[in-house]
Amino acid sequence: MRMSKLMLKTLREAPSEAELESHKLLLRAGLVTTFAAGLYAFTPLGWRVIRRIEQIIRDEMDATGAQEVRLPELNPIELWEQSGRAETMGQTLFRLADRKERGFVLGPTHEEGMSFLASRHIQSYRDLPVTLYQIETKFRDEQRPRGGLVRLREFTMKDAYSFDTTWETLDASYAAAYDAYVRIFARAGIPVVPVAADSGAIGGKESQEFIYLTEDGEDEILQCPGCGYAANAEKAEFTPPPALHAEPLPMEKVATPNQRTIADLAAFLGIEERQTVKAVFYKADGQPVFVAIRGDLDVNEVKLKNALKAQDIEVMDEAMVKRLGLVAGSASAVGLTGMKVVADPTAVEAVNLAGGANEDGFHYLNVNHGRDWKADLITTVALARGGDACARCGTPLEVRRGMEMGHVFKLGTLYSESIGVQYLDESGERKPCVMGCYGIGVERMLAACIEANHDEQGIIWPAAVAPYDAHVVVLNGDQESVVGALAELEASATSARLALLVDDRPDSAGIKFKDADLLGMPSRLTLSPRSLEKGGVEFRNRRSGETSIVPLAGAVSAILEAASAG
RNA sequence: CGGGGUGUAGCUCAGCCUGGCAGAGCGCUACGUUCGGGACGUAGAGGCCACAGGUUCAAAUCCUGUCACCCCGACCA
Repeated sequence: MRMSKLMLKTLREAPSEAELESHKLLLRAGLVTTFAAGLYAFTPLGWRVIRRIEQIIRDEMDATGAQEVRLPELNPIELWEQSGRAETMGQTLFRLADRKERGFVLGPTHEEGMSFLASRHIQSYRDLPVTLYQIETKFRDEQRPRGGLVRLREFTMKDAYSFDTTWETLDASYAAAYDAYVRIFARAGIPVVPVAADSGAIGGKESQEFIYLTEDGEDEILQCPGCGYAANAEKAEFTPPPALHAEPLPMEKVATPNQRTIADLAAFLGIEERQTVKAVFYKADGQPVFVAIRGDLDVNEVKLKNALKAQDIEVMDEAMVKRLGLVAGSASAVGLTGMKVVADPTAVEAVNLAGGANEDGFHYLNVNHGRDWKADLITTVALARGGDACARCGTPLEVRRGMEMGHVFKLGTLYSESIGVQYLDESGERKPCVMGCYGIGVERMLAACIEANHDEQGIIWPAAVAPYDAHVVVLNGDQESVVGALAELEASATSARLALLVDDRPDSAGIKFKDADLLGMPSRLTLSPRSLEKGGVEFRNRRSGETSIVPLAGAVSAILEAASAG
């Protein structure tokens, strides 16, 4: 490709809308054009990178035996009503109607669609297992798109779905997808760590996310430096600090003027925070829920939501608190009626805790579960934080942030039951398929790839995703010796199936070198009368900066060598 | 949806406080000189100062409202 013909405009300065390094470089290198928040166009150069990333994904999925298909992006809303997600996905779903007022959704993901497709083709256990995938646009009305390509409203997802007869064979399908993911991210030059995850709104059991660790990520990860355990904060298990042991004492009411927070209360009473019990009020699917947890801990809302089997959970609004007569700052489950009480085991096991007296300015001392109050549900809802002890080995957990690149999980029969993906087993019995689900965000991979591969000058593409294999800077391109050498170089590249980006513009050398650094092809070849005098082209490795003169005939092998080195 | 910030040329920004001709650098066009790390000269083109309303003799500037974009949070594969 000749740069004189390429529709590309690089920018010396990044537009002020960009904050993330990848976003700045995407705009400066002219790979994308902003349409609106979370909506981007790809330019010819940017689109080549997307296609290369997709091809890596396709290669590795195909290698596992997965089969590529194509679903409509416009889904009849009935499918979503069948699964219940027309309701539970809420406003994230883009909805529309046709001229006859039939309802549709723009697919935000395709469990329903893929299940429907499978249901039309799977009849017998002999048809299983099978894994289907597609690389297709998803639409989500996100509350806040962000970070350039990190969170989009319209984006490309590779979504794969496995259909098995049993949970045991699902393990193999899941493992195959997992292994493919490890290879995909490695090939694309994105370092990832697999972490245990919550399976979220889609439902399901075992689940892992592939996270690119970066301070700019939106996910919080807890990692154990001792045993390697890593989990999303919403899923992370830990061992809370032990409670103090004591013999139960009689409950006693004390005045605690203006002591509303746990920290205030503990300081006022001269005790540790773990000797108090904290009350938090939630609204779960509209119903009030009272959560009791030891004062030194916080509530993990995802764990709470799962424990309650709720679709939606939020902190109780003030109006509801007032209506129910709850005394914020002095609340406890002692004498509480009229709502469900959920207790973390820490609040149940500890004795002689200080807790609210349900009267402004008063607390009880020596509150004990079983004697003074009783939980309707005792379940772990404590949030893991940095420094908490790893549940497996006791080492303090470390907090990291990261970007979710991919997600694999064991779905089970949720969708095969609601959409009706069934097979006849050996004994002629009709059963739902056991499903797995595996997603990768393509644009987000591009963003992470740039985050992980750049310097102050610009992008440094891993060879496997670079839009062109090499960038040829032509200087004094009107001189005959250069014209001839360029033709030779292009011919040898073509026969070796290498794609060259040739800067044949009449600009100054400085501009061309700056653009070559910004655009980040792994190899740069400078072709000029001077280089020819020295015996060929000047070869420069973008990543290492190493420079050498190679003869024209050796240019292709130099490019290949640099590519194989990564 | 809550909190914070920003909207002036294609990009980065000044001007706004204290109302009075619409500005700079980069980029773009033409010509000339340069020609291995964002060169130089000359001449140009390019603006509904986000939008709407108000105050005023006069509004980019003051007031009110709306919208868009960015960041944090909530939420979300």
